[in-house]
Amino acid sequence: MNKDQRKKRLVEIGSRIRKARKENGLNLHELALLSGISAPALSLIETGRRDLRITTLCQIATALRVAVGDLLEDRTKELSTAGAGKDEGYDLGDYM
Amino acid sequence: MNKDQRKKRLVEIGSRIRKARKENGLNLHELALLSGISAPALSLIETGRRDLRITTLCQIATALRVAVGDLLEDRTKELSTAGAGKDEGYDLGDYM
DNA sequence: CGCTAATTTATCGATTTCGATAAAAATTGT
DNA sequence: ACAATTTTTATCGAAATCGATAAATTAGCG
Repeated sequence: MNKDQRKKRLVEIGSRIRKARKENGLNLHELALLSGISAPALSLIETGRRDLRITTLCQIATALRVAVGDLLEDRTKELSTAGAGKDEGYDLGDYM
Repeated sequence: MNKDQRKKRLVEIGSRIRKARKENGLNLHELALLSGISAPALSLIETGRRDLRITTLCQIATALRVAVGDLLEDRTKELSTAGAGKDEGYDLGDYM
């Protein structure tokens, strides 16, 4: 989980939020009222330039009437992907 | 999405993290090394007293090899619950 | 009970989120 | 082209996250 991957995640989450908002026919101002998150903050979030807190994400999800998980990751496929190689054990090597 | 509900969510998320950590036989120090989140911060998170950022949650999920969504909500049941009453329209009444 | 590991709590400082507000830029419709 | 709406950007201040560190508390075990 490096910096680039995190940024990418934020961008993805942001576009999912924007998509859901559009589908509900809301503008930023309206979503701001419904969620309690200001429009400028929402703008930063939707464009993936803010690392929002999870309760903020929950507020947005609630306002948009979607599950939080739906904003976090693509759920068109499977249920619980988990990571690859669940059975390989941890390597704390360099730290011990 | 009021304050109490948010707090409750943080507690739930925290216990899911702790559960996953225990299942992997890791202590806070080890998870700290793997995730890059300090042990004191992890302690606050697991006890639901810190409103962590989503990238932090992602780091933890990656380190624990679980999907982020698995830490956010109960996924033993269905795929994408969304909210109840997806068809009722929004009431911006008092704001307009 | 003692000993050790694990967790919690407390400070501190740097960085970041977030609301509020206003202004600028982009989008949309007429 | 013009006006209105929507989105973006910037600035400010308050509050919160987070790492680092150290101390205190708790757990577990012989």
